[in-house]
Amino acid sequence: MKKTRYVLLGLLQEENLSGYELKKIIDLRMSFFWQESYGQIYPELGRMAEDGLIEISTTKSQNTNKRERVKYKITAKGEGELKAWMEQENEKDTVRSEILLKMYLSTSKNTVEMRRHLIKFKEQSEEKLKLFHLFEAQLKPLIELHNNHRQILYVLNLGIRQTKLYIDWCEEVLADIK
Amino acid sequence: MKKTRYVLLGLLQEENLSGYELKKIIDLRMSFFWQESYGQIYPELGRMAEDGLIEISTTKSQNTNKRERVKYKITAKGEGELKAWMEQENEKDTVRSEILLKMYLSTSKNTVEMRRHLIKFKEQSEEKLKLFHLFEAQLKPLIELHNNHRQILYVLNLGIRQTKLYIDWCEEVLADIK
DNA sequence: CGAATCATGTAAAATGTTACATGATTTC
DNA sequence: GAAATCATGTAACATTTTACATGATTCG
Repeated sequence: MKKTRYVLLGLLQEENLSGYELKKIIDLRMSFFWQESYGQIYPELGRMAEDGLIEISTTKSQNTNKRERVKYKITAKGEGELKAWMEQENEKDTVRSEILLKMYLSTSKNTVEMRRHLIKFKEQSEEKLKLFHLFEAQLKPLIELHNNHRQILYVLNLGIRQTKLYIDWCEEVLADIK
Repeated sequence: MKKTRYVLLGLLQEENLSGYELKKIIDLRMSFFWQESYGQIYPELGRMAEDGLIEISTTKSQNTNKRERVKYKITAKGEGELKAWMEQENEKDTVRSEILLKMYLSTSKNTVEMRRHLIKFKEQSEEKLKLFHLFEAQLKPLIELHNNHRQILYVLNLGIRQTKLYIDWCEEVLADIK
């Protein structure tokens, strides 16, 4: 079952957001465990509005010269839908990792390419780790102010540990296949 | 880009296999980083045979009373295609983890459901860990005999450590949100 | 014999990505 | 004023899952 609407509802719980802002948040903060594309987000927002789960929040900006962006606001019905999903059983995870696939299918003949892939993967993981630490530093001071920051920090904490594991693993494998 | 054919070619490198056997291996041993369904595998095998990447290996079984299964065998052309893919850059990983999505989007109002999800996820991870250890024990003694077992063990090692990380994380979060 | 599992395959539906179009606003 | 980015959206394409059909073989 498609989950796009729950992702959007979940993010709209805390804050009124536009389609573009929703996409940004998903890309920047959730991409290590979830992805959505514009082709999913915009049409789904339309359907959700039709179904009465969200409505357009008229941005009453003081400076009327600013362009009026379409921000969406969750409705009581939307909150109910989100709650119902939270209670449902989870489906199996979907993962597709090309580096692990290549490693699994490689033989001693592919050592040179695999070393290159591992080095790149390690570098990407190091970049990601930096971003996670930054994000963590932003959220930690606010943990008592928002009633979802604790949960986000749990997930972020897993992301950090997982990314560190990947870095360590890359180093070990690189040392081993030298 | 679709990777189905490389998965199949990679597995056929080591051994002649039928579509059914390929699916089994992917499900049992690779599912923590890759998935394929029958709807992908069978038509793809047909196209690969057309393209000359694989061919049907006539099973010369001694006992002719046994049903003749269609096993595929990789060709030189198939090996070339596989090698070319091994050298290519990797695309970004795709991950969709519903437990992490729910955790990220949950608030203090969802504590009861999240505890339930965490307990279940932890149990599933423990089961998976057992299977990984079993598979590892099967492969380790054969590491020198097959020139791909070393690589499979690297991936399996990551799977084991990652699964342990998930279990630890579940315990910590469960203790924290008590 | 009946149930389970082996085994192959396809069609339809669902899901997801990509590329493009369009135009506003900001920044240098 | 040019380039970058903000912002919204869609159509076409690509991928993936699901459900079903069909029949063989194995095991108790």
